[in-house]
Amino acid sequence: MSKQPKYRQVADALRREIDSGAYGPGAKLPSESELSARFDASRNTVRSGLNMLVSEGLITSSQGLGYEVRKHEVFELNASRFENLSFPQAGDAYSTDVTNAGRRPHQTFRVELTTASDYVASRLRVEAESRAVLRFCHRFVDDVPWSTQATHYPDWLVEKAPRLTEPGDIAEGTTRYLASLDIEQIGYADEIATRMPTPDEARLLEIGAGVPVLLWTRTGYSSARPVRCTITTFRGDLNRMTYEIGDLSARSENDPQ
Amino acid sequence: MSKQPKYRQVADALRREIDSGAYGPGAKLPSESELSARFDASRNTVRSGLNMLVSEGLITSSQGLGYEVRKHEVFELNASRFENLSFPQAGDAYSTDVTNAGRRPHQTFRVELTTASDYVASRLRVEAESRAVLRFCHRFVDDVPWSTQATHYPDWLVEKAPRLTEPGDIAEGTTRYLASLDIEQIGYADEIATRMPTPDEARLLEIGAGVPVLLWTRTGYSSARPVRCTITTFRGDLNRMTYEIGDLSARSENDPQ
DNA sequence: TAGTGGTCTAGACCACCTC
DNA sequence: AGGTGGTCTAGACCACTAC
Repeated sequence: MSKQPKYRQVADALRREIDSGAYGPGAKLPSESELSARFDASRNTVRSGLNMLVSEGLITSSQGLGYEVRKHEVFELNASRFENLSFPQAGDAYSTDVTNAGRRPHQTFRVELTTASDYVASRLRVEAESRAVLRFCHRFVDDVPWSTQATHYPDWLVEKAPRLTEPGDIAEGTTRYLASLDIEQIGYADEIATRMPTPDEARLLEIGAGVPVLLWTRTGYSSARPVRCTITTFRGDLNRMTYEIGDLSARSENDPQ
Repeated sequence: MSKQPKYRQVADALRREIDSGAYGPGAKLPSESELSARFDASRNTVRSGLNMLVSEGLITSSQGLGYEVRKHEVFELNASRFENLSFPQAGDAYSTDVTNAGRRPHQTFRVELTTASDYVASRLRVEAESRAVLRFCHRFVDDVPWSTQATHYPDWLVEKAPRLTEPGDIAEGTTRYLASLDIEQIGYADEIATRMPTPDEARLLEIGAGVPVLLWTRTGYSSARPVRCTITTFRGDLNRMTYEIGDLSARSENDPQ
């Protein structure tokens, strides 16, 4: 057991006290100067320790107010059922889910004509830099930024489905609109990754330090080829995803979830 | 556009240079004293800026060496096929996947008799604190810590399948062993979340600052009830998960993935 | 106005790596 | 030995929030 630096001792002590419940969710921590006296350390050293906990996502700080233990509450997205045509959902699948959870959804919407990045192009199986329509959605729950969703449609599809370039929302949902044109999505390839947010993402999602993002890429396939690529960026502290595989009839009887 | 603090200017400038490719993956950054001169800032201020980039997972630092741009390489786990009995895999599904990727897998293994946490108990649908067998696996790829996997089996199952308490590996795989006893897993409920690692996780996975973990919980169901709950903790910078839903025959023709 | 955290400095000493 | 980052201090001033 080697001797820990003082700022780590501060972080470890406070982390223990938070884990043990001495400071519950939402509780206010002692001020920097109080901690400075308690640990016989300079204010800067105490700040280093507090900074560790901020980076771990355990506490937040705000100027003039102090440090607080972070509250957690998560929203669960069932990716197996989401956008699935055999589970009937009127209109936007996301709003339905949120409303069902007793929360108030809200979103801003934007349509752009762009070129496909390497990442998107390889998934849509089109050439990089080729033209694409981007439908971008910024989603809130009870006015808290929740996720951003960027769906890319290849050029060839837009010719068949001109309403994709309409600036407003498509009432029945884009998936249903495309299905009505005989472009049915019968398969999804999902990819899930995580990392720390870029400064842009941190701004859009109002993410504080110490909160990672959850990245979900869904490529929708028709019987012939990929028709869209949706990249959703979730706040990692507020969201969880679920998938169902195979026969789960044993679960539906009385499910504690 | 409000004036940014100096340490942010340092971070932003360096981030731009890294994004633009001026410092590629693995490249060494200028030393703190050089940056201090370049930005006309004290060493501590430069350190604050560099610290931001470390927390974002963009660079690493090591004593006596300097700062380096982080290299990324990811291993992809196909969760739809993983452990799926209809895709025949001899023995351990994980080792097979890694070996197929041309990498060298290695793992340490441990069996414990424990009690089920609230989280596990609610998924196995047993009482909290009831007895359970934990089979714990610490996985490496080319000697780099990659993930930990903790599988919990309920008490009632262990009575039917005594080999679950054997300290060593089960050659044919536990899923196949259970299937041979007519305890077949016909459904999986997967949950995926992300957060910053606890200090314990950071130690086991040798995670540096700025790298989140990807948490994957799989509960396996027989036709009657849940039989196991597996919690996998991945290093977020090295792993990605994928799922396949529905008909993806259009993808298999010539897949760029 | 008083107390909180946010920024910044200058300097000290230590631990680690390379030569 | 010399350069690198790691830790720590004491003190200054600013910006925000509460009362």
